[in-house]
Amino acid sequence: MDKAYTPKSFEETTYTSWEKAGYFTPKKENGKEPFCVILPLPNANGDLHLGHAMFTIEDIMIRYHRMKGDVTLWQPGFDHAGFETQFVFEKFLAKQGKSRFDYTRDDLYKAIWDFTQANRGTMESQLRRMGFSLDWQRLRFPLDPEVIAIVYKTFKKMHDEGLIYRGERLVNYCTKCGTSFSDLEVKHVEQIDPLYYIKYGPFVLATVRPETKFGDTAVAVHPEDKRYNSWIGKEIEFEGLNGPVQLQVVGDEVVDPAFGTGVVKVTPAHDMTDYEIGKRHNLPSLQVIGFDGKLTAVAGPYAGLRVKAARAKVVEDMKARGMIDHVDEAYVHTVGTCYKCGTVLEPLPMSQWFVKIRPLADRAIAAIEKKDVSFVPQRFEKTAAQWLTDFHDWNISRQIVWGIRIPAWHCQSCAKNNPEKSWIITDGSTPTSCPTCKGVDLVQDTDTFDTWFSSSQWPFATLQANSDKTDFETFYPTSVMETGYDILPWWVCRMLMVGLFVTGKVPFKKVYLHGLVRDAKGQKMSKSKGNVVNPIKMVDLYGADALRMALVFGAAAGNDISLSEDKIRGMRNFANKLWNIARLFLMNTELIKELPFYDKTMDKDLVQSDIEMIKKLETTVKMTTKYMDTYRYSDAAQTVYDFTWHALADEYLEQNKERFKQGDANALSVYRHILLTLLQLLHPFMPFITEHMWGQLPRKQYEPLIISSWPTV
RNA sequence: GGGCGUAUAGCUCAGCUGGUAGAGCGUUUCAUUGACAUUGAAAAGGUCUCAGGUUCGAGUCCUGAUACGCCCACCA
Repeated sequence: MDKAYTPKSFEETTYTSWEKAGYFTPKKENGKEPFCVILPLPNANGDLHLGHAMFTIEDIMIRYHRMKGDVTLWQPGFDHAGFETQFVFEKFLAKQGKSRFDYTRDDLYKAIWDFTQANRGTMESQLRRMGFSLDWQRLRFPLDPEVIAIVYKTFKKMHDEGLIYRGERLVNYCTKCGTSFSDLEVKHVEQIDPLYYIKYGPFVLATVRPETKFGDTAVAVHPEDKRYNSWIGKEIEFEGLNGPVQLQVVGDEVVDPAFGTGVVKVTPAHDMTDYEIGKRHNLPSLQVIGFDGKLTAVAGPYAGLRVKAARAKVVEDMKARGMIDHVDEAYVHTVGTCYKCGTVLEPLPMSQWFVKIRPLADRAIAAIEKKDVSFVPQRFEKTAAQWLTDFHDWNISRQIVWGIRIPAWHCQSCAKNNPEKSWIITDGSTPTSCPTCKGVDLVQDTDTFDTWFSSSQWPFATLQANSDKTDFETFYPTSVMETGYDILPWWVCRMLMVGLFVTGKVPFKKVYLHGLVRDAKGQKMSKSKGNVVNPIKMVDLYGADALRMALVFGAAAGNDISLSEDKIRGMRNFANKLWNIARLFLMNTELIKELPFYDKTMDKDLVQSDIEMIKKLETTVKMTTKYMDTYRYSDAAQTVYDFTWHALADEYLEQNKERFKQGDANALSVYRHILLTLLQLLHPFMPFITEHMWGQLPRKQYEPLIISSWPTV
């Protein structure tokens, strides 16, 4: 062995040798336990960050189970990440002075495809550098034809069972990005705006959005509010900016008599609450704001102005005419913004495809209650159930090109006569004629699915799409879903719902959630703070094993992890310690060639300190195994770390140096036995150094460490 | 307005089903040529946020308080 521990000199070659030998591919044998983890799919384009580096926990599970002899699969995949990727691509286009509008639909799709293909290698090689033992032969992508077919089948099944509906509803729409979002994608931010108290005939009412007044179709008060309830059912009349206005007064429970003046203008087309009021009272809806973010013809002379400019102009004109009672300049409230570009989202009426959530969510809640799926740490059971209780219907239409196009066709002739039946849903095949009217003028929906609609099917979709057709049967439900707690609602809950719906079974039996990786001071890492740690740079400096160990050491499930370069360096020092433990052993070049292998029968010839060491090793094996089986990887790592450095190196080796020097075969046998066992215990955590050292030591098991059997007592 | 979490050594954090406090990093002193200065030996350093309660016994369970953090939410 080299004098110095230089991870760079063997990490990549070690990985290649594993991969070439096919050790990442499960060897299916009857009677053996399956163990399967689905990789939380990273975006196909983009660099590896510490969140991805946390997949280390999955690799630990996988390597442990592989060594235990289970039929083990870690299923890789990348996400096309529809909106995210299109957003990145548009920025890339903007740099060249172009925009998506310079392309036809097909050309844009192809351009993004090429863009993604050009970048995807980065992530793949970086995951390899971390040592992740993913079965690359099974790599999947949501836009693979096999996966698309499955996604279509799911959509059709949902539709056939009445869980899909198309509805004109208010959606969260970003006028800059040009697409709608699901509720989860809305980022609420607090902001300060003026609250205008406007005169509406006999009333004064408060609003932050005077520019939407042209879309008012009623005024609402609380039914019990004595100040106003005699007006309910009557009409008010007053002079508006664009002439006389007549509005009916409705009574609705949602109106808070204590807020503002207790009177609300109702604008069903531009406010979620108003939309609901409108539905309850059959109010018409007038769209004042268009999808381009400008006022529509409904606003009369204000048409064509952007929202912000329109608000200023409307306020100015109202002031001039004495229509404003007063203004509260510092009103604090929250608005929904686009999580990507920060633009204030407009609730706009739009026809979209929705998934009815209640039946799906209720089933998922039942699965949690029945313990068909359980969580580590357990408290997330409650969180998940809470989320599943709160979900609204899921808008799965996106007005973007980069994604799976929705398999729905609109019959143009039915649209005129029979709007109810004008949509044709298929399993992906193009319909030739309308089943209702036999018409042939069919136009496919231009929208694509929300990315999460396909990712929610990932566990069964990957396994079913794989070329080994027994994968689904062998591995589903998968063993563990390991991911960050931040995507519990986005991904974990949705996989549960959709997995249960399609397969009748939970997609995974266990959910292990890790925390966010933070900096040395426990602060969130961000580019602006300049405290972002680049994992690949750390791998270059200290080796992948050190980074992996640093991420696991002292990290409890579900809690945030604080990572510093000091900590990584500390773990590199541990690797170096391990390295030197082997070097000390190997100094006895001649003797160890003929050295007998330790077994229990040797105990009678051993001295007390040898016996004690063997006992300590056995305890370590037991403890580590117990911790591995109970998902306590930090405890497992600390147990082996402590034994290696303090019990073995500091005590046993220091005290027995003389015996080794004198060629005490018993002592050396014990030494080797302990060392080899340690390499096995440490392998899931530090795969590279352990495999490399294993290869340098004379041993009984000749197969590589990665497929050696986990030690038992 | 709801939900969840955290308060343990200078710093960052472990401590599972209750039994006389642990790790990594940092600090101090000393040592060191069969491995390793990416080292070893020793040491300093904690009334486990506070107040009650359960218990023979609580950092660990219960109640309350205080502080901080995160997530969610259609009060215009």
